[in-house]
Amino acid sequence: MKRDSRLSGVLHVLLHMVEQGKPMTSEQLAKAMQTHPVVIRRILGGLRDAGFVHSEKGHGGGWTIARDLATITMHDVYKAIGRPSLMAMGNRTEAPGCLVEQAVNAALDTSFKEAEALLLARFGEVTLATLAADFHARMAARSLSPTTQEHIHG
Amino acid sequence: MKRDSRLSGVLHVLLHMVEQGKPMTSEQLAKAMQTHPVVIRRILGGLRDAGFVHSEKGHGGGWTIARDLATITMHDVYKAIGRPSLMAMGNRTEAPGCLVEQAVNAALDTSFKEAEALLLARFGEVTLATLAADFHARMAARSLSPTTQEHIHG
DNA sequence: AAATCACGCACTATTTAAAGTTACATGAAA
DNA sequence: TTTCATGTAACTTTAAATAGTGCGTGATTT
Repeated sequence: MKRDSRLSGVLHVLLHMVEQGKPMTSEQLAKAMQTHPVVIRRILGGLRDAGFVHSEKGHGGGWTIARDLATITMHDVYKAIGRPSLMAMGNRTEAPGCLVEQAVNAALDTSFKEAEALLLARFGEVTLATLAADFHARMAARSLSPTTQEHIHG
Repeated sequence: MKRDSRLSGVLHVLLHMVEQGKPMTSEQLAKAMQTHPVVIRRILGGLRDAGFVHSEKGHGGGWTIARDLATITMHDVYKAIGRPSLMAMGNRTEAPGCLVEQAVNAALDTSFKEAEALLLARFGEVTLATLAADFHARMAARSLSPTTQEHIHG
């Protein structure tokens, strides 16, 4: 399959929304992300259900952040998009009748579970506020005011 | 993409080779793994280059383990099959000009790298001997002698 | 020497899940 | 009532892994 970039994508979209300060349409976000508006709606749909963003139809509508950035962690976002699998590897067969495979699966699963736990713990330590702060630091390092629009793609 | 099961597969094949004690052909191994002989040759090719297994052509040929099981870790096997990517997720764009994306990528990469390091460290702690011992323990728990062929699939 | 066995490799097909796209319904604002 | 924007379902495309085909090469057996 393709490499899953939904988490990366949704975080990116959220930060662009934050920087904008006012509602952004799927089309605007899609342009910034160089993708399709429907992809944006799909990916933000989960966040809306989780209460992290709000969407409004019609004129002047679009997407806005619905909560304080400091209260949303990368782990929250990960859960909101449906907890996609983290590990690229899996077992050849689940529920194997073969004892050899059971032994192999057990060893691999133990390692994978530990790595996943660590990953999710790290995700839980980073909030959208953290990411926004990092972005602003990068802006400053580039000697541009955070109010300019130079961070928008294209 | 499909879920990568090469590591799981090759470990499985190796343990079956160990249990057999004499050379096994790609066809025999493929039958046990319910896959195609060419897949077996492909996956074992990397291990041969790394010196972990030996292959012989012609009558009585096939695959054998070339080293003491205790000297081969899951990490070694992982390296031998070409260090396939461990994380199912990636960044939407590598080398992003967008500072927002840079901030997001940096945060994700840090977490991914830590998780990968942990995973590889765990892989390095498990040898083929460990796995074989676990298999024999499972055999005993099932009250079968390890010399029977009941662990072979089908 | 000939037949057979088994790996080696290049090439093609299939599969799986994400990403992209199209089409249309719904609902809000001008 | 027209226009804008989301909501959703269905379909197409794409990336990466596995599966499969065909033929060449070398070793063993007879």
